[in-house]
Amino acid sequence: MGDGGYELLWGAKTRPARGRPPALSRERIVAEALAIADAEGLQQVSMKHLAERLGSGVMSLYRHVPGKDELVALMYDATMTDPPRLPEGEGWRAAMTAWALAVRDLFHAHPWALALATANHAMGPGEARWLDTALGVFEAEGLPAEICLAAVMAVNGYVGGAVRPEIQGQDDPHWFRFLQHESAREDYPHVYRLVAENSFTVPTVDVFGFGLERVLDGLERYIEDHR
Amino acid sequence: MGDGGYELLWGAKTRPARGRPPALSRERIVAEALAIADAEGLQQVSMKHLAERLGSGVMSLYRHVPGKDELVALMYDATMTDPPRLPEGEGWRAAMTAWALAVRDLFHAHPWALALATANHAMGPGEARWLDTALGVFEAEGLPAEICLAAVMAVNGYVGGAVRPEIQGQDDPHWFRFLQHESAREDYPHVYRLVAENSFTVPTVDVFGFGLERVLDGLERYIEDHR
DNA sequence: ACCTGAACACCGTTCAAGT
DNA sequence: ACCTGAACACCGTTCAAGT
Repeated sequence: MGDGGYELLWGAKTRPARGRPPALSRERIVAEALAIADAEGLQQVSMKHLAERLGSGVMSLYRHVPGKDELVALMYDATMTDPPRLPEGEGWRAAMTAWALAVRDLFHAHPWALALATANHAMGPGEARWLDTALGVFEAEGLPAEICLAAVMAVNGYVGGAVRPEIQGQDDPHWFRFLQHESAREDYPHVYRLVAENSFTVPTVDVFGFGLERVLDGLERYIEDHR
Repeated sequence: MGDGGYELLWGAKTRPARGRPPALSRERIVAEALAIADAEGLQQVSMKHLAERLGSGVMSLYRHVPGKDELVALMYDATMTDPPRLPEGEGWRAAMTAWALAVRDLFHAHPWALALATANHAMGPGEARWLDTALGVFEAEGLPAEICLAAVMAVNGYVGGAVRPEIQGQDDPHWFRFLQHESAREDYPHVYRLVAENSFTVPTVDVFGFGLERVLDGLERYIEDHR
């Protein structure tokens, strides 16, 4: 996909409903692929497996989608079809908190999408709407556009990075297993202390929330200073 | 890899140098794979291609590495063999700024590693040392261990997320191409304004730095309040 | 015992044969 | 013209044949 799937993401969606609707459609293919990824992981989304689920031949898929890469791009954008609902009239901070949590929910619902978020891709209509929503929050504060973008990037960047350990922590007991090594105590003294205090295995702090509050605090200070 | 490559990452590294050193070694395999990934992308790292580069048979690789997944885990950790050098005696903020920029440099040098950072994996010795370095910065401020972890996660999370558009922006002119659409102005008014002001195509703000300063501001406020 | 080629079970996709 | 099976060029890995 030379254009990063751009044409496909933004092209005409549906043809006029004339005659019998075809058994296969791009919407149905993407929806089924998304269901497979959610349930079995992205790696299980093969053209063959997908075709079986849809009760069609493998090659029939290529009638509606140019290739695997473009399908994945469509899947990714499809996770963001519903724009987040933000509280209105409660200020930018409440709105951005809701936005950040919505992004987090998104990655929890579709863990496979997190790796894609870091991959090269054209922006689809879904992602564009999510971005636009967040930009609007800061623009309402009267900030210049480029500062709005930087602010959104700060929040979005934080969320994307902070969600990772949450997702993988669930089924990965090996994360800190290296501390059982003899040399661990001297090689990684600070990590060792962290675990020794048992504060990692039984976290008493909402790590995600703590970081988010710091990011928002930092933005708040900037906004107040530049009002 | 049932243990996420843990045993391999932390197992004995080298056997005693007796007799002629074998032509192939895990270190050499990982180093060559890393070179391929840096130059041609992670997708070009196939066992066959890698074997050709090393002048060996494909199956010979499996003498030193259990499989592809474990190889990738070793490659990822190999990007972090050199722990970052942080300024000492200039306070936590200077140190964490250096740490954050070092992480950013890492992903710029190995763009393929960014997607892996979001994937499930066991922590290797390299990543552990980087984490330990950052934890030490906050521990020196006398913060409880769990707060230190949350603070590092905030910075690391931000960097990981904010680096993404930097990396992909270079060779992706399609990112905002959707704005050429007729309906874009009303569908995405805030994004439209952003581009209309030309502030995106010719950014006058260091987006990465701006966000980082906000995150550090937020942490600074917390640290001062809890001193 | 050590090493490694041939064979296997996949993968996405091309292409031409079918209707 | 539309659809799709067989064939192709890959992929990682098993297994047994080689030394």
